[in-house]
Amino acid sequence: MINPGTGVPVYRQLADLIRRPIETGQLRPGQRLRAEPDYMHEYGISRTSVRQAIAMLRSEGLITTTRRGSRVRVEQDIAEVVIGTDTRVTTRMPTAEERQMYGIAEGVPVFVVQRDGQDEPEILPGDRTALIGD
Amino acid sequence: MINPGTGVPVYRQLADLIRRPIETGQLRPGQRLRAEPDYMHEYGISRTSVRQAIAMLRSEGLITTTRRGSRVRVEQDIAEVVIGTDTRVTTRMPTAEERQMYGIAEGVPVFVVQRDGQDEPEILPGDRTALIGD
DNA sequence: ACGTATTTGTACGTATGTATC
DNA sequence: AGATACATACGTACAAATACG
Repeated sequence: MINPGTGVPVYRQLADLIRRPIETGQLRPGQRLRAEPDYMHEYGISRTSVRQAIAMLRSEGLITTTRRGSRVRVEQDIAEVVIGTDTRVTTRMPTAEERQMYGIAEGVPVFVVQRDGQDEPEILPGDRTALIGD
Repeated sequence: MINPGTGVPVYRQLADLIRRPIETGQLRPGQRLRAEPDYMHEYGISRTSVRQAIAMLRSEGLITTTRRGSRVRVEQDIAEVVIGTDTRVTTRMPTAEERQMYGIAEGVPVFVVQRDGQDEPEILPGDRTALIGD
């Protein structure tokens, strides 16, 4: 299943193996991935490589990880926000503090909404927001 | 400078130490961070911790890393895109293929622009795009 | 043109801590 | 209490890209 000599790093091969059932819907949102030792033993690879693969998927926003394991990220309810001509929106990754403050998972960006005449931009979680023009 | 027993992980303490001169402007966009061994020796910590700190800053979009070292991410020219009522915009992290295709750095999200009546959404790099309402 | 030094990337191993069930 | 699972952190070794003399 995983071949060390192919030029493709082991951790990437594993990431692709985990990605497949998620993208085909065999592993649905909310469902758990296998535990790190499972992947280690099944493919005969080190924990480092397993964790690197999982970290990659996490920073892509595909999964979330807690002390109880990793799960496919669940879709959130989306609030639609109307954007007028007086408004400029950019996107970026949140700081760790913003993640904490707004309850944002790793791998989820934020909208930065700057309205004319307001000093402070509004920060909107990227997994719970959609923008619509005015 | 770095204290192992404080409850704050070593790699986070280092990330904060690197973040400071960037946020205060002492280390400007395009300028190089020190090499991994420099941080190891200066703070007496392992390469694992140094790399974890740098990976964290990279996935926040604060720095970029090549084989020649890490640098503070440089601002790109920003194209403004007008969003009408017929358009819905979300944001997410790009896949590895999209990063490749559009030349997007790690830690940089994309806008997903879905216009009414069009099947395929448009993908716009988050570091080169701003949205304006109509 | 070539080798050398520098720097990051990949991958292994081990140990201990901590949250959760 | 005990088992499970992830988090942190140390170490080592070799590979690969890049820059430089």
